[in-house]
Amino acid sequence: MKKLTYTMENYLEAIYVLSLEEEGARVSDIAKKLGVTKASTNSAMSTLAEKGLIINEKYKKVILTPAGLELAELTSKKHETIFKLLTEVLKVDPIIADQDACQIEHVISNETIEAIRSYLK
Amino acid sequence: MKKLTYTMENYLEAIYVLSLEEEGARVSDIAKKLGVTKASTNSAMSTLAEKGLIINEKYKKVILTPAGLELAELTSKKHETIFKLLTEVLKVDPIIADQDACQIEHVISNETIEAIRSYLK
DNA sequence: GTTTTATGTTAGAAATAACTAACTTTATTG
DNA sequence: CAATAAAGTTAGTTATTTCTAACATAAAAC
Repeated sequence: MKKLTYTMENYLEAIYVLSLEEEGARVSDIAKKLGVTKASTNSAMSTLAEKGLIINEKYKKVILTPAGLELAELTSKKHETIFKLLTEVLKVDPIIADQDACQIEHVISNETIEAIRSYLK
Repeated sequence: MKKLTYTMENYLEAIYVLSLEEEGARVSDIAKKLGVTKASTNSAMSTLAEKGLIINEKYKKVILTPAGLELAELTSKKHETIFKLLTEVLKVDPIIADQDACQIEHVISNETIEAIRSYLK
């Protein structure tokens, strides 16, 4: 599977986080979380559905497929790894660290993520 | 001045690095450094020139303006800081570290950059 | 149960950034 | 200095991502 764009990874992660509280995620909530319009979100949902990462039935909640869940979890774990490095090693303020992790997780290589994990052990 | 896009920040940084060796940077070298075509680079040069960050005379080398130099130096220093953390502390392969630094430098907060600098001392 | 509000969808437009291909100018070299 | 190679430019296309505005459907409130 071709690598997701930064944008699509963000949408997927938003769906994942929103789905932790209840089954599926609403277009409005995803849009609000990411600070974009519902129209943009809808367009993104089509893209993610085409890639088989979500199930997107009209007027229904967006649901992650197993493949989508797996990818979203990977991103989420990256986030945690980066967050730990920033807070525990570099002593960055947790609020700032969380914001930074949210950006860095989309651009960092697997090699570097693995290096951080080794270092943290 | 409106914040530069990641892409433009990258072009500016490439010009800066190439200008360290000789006066100005060539379109071909910028293109090669960033892995894009000369056409794409040319288009980007127009954008940077419009913003007053470079001087871009036809068929001549690209030169940073004082404003462009200042911005590029800021980005470059961030890059160096991140690169050091990745290679010296986390033992990431230098080639990977450089690629990652090139992405992270555009999204990382000043707070975290300062935290890394403190840590490296 | 109709009306109102919230939510979801679609179409069309704009901005960004990349590409290929054709062409022009400058530099190199024989 | 003419021929060739390298570098730079331009035009046109494609993909991504966003937006606004208009419209459709679902949920809520009265």
